[in-house]
Amino acid sequence: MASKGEQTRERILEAAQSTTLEKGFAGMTIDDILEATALTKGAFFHHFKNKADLGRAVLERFAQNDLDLFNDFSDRADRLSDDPLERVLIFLRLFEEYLDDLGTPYPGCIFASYTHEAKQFSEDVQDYIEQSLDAWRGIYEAKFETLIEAHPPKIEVTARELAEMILTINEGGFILANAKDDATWTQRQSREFRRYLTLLFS
Amino acid sequence: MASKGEQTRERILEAAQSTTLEKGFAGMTIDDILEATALTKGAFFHHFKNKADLGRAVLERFAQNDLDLFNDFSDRADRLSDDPLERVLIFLRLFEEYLDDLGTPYPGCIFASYTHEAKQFSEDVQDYIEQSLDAWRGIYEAKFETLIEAHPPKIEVTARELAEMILTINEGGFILANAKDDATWTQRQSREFRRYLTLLFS
DNA sequence: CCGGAAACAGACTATTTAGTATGCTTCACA
DNA sequence: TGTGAAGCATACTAAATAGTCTGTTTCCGG
Repeated sequence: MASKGEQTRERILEAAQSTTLEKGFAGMTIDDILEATALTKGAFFHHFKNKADLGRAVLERFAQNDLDLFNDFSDRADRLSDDPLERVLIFLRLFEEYLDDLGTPYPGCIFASYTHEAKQFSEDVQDYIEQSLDAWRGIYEAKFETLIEAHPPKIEVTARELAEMILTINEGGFILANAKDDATWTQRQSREFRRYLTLLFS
Repeated sequence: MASKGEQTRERILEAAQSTTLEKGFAGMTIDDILEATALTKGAFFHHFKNKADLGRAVLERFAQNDLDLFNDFSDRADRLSDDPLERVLIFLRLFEEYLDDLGTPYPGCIFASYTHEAKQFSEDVQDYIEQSLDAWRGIYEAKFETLIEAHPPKIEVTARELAEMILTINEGGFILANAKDDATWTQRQSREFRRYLTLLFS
């Protein structure tokens, strides 16, 4: 079981993440977090050196959680089918299913949020985001590589291009879902991408 | 010719927009703008009631400029071809061409930026963003409607779905372009979307 | 059960930042 | 050419906000 301190730290991180997604990092004050967690200054600065330290921790936590999630989807998809095309399609559907179950408040992507105020962060934070996005892309790319080998696509297309495309669609989807207050937006776009794949590979 | 005051106001708006895209709205201070424009408090508050007023003005200016740009691309595309498919493809290429010529600092979308700190803004600002996005989508959607009527797609797809898809790809493209510091990202994704259309309608 | 460290509370400080008050300068035009 | 308004400068105020300091409570191993 996590110690008391680790639990509070986690509560702070959770509050910080959701507040960041609503107000941006610069727009989030430490008092916002204290209010959300019913803690005090002393508690906060016991766990984090300063606000930048918190920002970094939120980022790393988000990256790790998301990577775990995607690896899980990937494993499950690979267990559910042997066909490379089906594996990709199931992987995408698992992600859509996950989004369906989330409900409000609709989530967002910390990478995108931080990128929209990139000048607030140090170089290494931006590098970390780049690397995380590369890792994300890598998972997709590997799937598309085996897919392209197994099923020749109708027109010439690389695994990397497809990986970047679904990444783009997901990031864009989160924005539009929030902007239009329409929780189904991202899923719909993911489905549209599946159509494209079906057209390409069948 | 624009009066002196109008020129200053425009300079402030321009500085505010680019600063917002780099640091977010909350992360941008009025002093940032004064430094960028070599103006003073007195000048700023002569033109804008407060910071929220500035935010609103930046938004409206961005929306108007972008709408003008898109309508221009649309008109030019319609003059360059009679075929509905070609018109859409040319329209997309004109946008890609425009992005190519922009150079650094790579631009972004104020709609997306504001959405990432939506809680900072009043209800009507969010409504305005929604409406602007709808207007954007409308331009695309109209093109896809005539396209679908003229060329039956390989699989069933609505004009609205395609319009939402390119919107998503563009928004996502801007984020990834900035996150990965790769100015070609958005164009590459737009090209990928053109492939999809070609596959669908030819 | 005790001693020290981890965990937390709350008052306080320094700085940043939006916004104001007042006055000076430039410009259109009667 | 004078006059009022638009345009702008600068010193100032009040509030917000990150971070500190000191002290108290809780926990946990010896």
